[in-house]
Amino acid sequence: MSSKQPPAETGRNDFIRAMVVSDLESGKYGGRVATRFPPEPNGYLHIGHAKSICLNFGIAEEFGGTCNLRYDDTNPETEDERFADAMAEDIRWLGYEWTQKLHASDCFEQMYEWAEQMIREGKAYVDSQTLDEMRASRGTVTEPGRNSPYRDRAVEENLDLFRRMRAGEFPDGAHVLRGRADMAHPNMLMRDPLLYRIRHAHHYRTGDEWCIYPMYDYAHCLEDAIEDITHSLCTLEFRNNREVYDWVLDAVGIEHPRPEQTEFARLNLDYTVVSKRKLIQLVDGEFVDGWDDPRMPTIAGLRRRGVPPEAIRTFCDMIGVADVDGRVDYGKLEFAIRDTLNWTAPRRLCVLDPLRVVITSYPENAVEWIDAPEFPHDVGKPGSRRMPFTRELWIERADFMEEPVRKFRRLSPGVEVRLRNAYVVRCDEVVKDPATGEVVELRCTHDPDTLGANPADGRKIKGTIHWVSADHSLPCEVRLYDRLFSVPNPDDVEEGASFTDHLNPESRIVVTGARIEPAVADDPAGTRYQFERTGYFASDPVTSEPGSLVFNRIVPLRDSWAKRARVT
RNA sequence: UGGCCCGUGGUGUAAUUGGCAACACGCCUGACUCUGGAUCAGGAGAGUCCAGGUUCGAACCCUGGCGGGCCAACCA
Repeated sequence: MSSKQPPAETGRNDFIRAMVVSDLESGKYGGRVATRFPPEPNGYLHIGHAKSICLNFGIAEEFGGTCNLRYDDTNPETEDERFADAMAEDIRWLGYEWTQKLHASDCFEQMYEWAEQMIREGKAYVDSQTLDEMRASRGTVTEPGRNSPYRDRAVEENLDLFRRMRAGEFPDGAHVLRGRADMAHPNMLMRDPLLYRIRHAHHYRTGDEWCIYPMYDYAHCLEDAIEDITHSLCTLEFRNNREVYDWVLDAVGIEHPRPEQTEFARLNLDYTVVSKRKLIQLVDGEFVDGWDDPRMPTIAGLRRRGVPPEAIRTFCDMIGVADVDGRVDYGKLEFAIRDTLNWTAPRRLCVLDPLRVVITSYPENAVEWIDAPEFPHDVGKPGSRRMPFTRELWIERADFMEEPVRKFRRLSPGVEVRLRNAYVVRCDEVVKDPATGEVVELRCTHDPDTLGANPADGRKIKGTIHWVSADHSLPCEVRLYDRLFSVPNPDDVEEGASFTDHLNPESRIVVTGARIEPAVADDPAGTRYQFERTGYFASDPVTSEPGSLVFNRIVPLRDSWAKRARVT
């Protein structure tokens, strides 16, 4: 792809879209396509959710359908408005807009009425067993369960009890409402599924209006039905729930055509975790600096790191959708990021580990403002910034070797290199600290005819290095981020170990003495750049300020030199 | 051990539904280059988990194995 346009309409043809197409052709839903993204507002959205968002909103876009944002807020104990708001922000940032924003809690009354209807029709009953009794009578995967002693309560008694549950007459755990399905069903989830539990807890939206709350298996399908969803997409681990989904719909009398559940594989990404539980542990255990730590796989973390939303959507397109579990190369995300940034991020020069260079042939107080293009020729986008060239410069310490290794194309004694966007210089003298022997300064001469031109005598310059003016460059802090974990699958831990044992100790390296060219001073925080030869960076939206600049590394550049060095 | 689901290059997905296994990432060569980036050209890498069967023909259908995932929260 890259220079070409993304595959757009030719690309996406997964089994779900194929199903949508076939439903459209058969007229099953009268030409309607309605999806929804149904997060529980109990944490932050992550890259795995992004896959689901791209799928649901993407399908709606492609087929002229609708996609709702629906909060599955049926568990008051874990949910919070701040999570809900952050989720909405993340979805918008990804570039999607919902048709309607809805809440399961808006439907509590309707769900309650359906529950009473089920009771009246003998399809649900109030069970008064304790949690342990219920667990014991549910059986196991190989043995059938036993009917609850309360299973045959009279309708009137069930109704009375259920109403009193709602009225708050009972403490948590005293009773539950159960569907009368089949305690011997081979699918454990069908053994009289719990429909309602008592929970005297404050709900962030309904307050104390309710003290009974519907369970996922009861609420989710009904929410879908109320919203007139056509394709209810969820991840593979809900496969067994589908039977309950259909059972509940039947029980309350939802007629066809009605929402149908289809499962797809959740995203597993190398070198990170995407389970909410583990993400919470990382935050609470202060292994990271919060939900938006740039190392987190959360949308907020990726955003803070500087990853553009288009890159995440490109990534989701690349990985596709299937019903097979797997895990995706971290490199694929990096590719998607580089591929969008290469065409959008203006170039700057930044020296991470400065080594002083004095151009002895250049006048003492002269300043030359060089016009340097924002993008290289092959990107072909207009624009330029001005770079001050002076007698004293900083270059990258790693770009000099007193005794160069084979194929080293940078600076060494007697060798010429191109200073990016400026002159060709030659290293004449190496100044060392007499005490330590450390190289402290390079004394070079420049070829004054090589600004914007190759040497007139035709000699070839084999390397180009980056630099900044010693006087005009700005000090800055640069945070080099790497993968959060040092193993591809942190979920795979041996007995007694924790996934946090595999945290990469070098996932963040803070460089404090870096110097950057002045043409970033007035940019708003969050601006993305390519620091040439180094990587893609963005100023940190939280901590970077005009006087004290902070840059986050989004992703390094591909580096075939480093790769060669590693191999040989 | 019961039920449900899934096995295609290193990775992620395709294969017009029974017709020469394709695309992307990654990897390797080379060209080009004022980024060891980008771009361009080329290459290696699976015979589709295994064994049978049906068929002129099977990744696709059937049977049996093997391997993996999910399910016994008053979570979602």
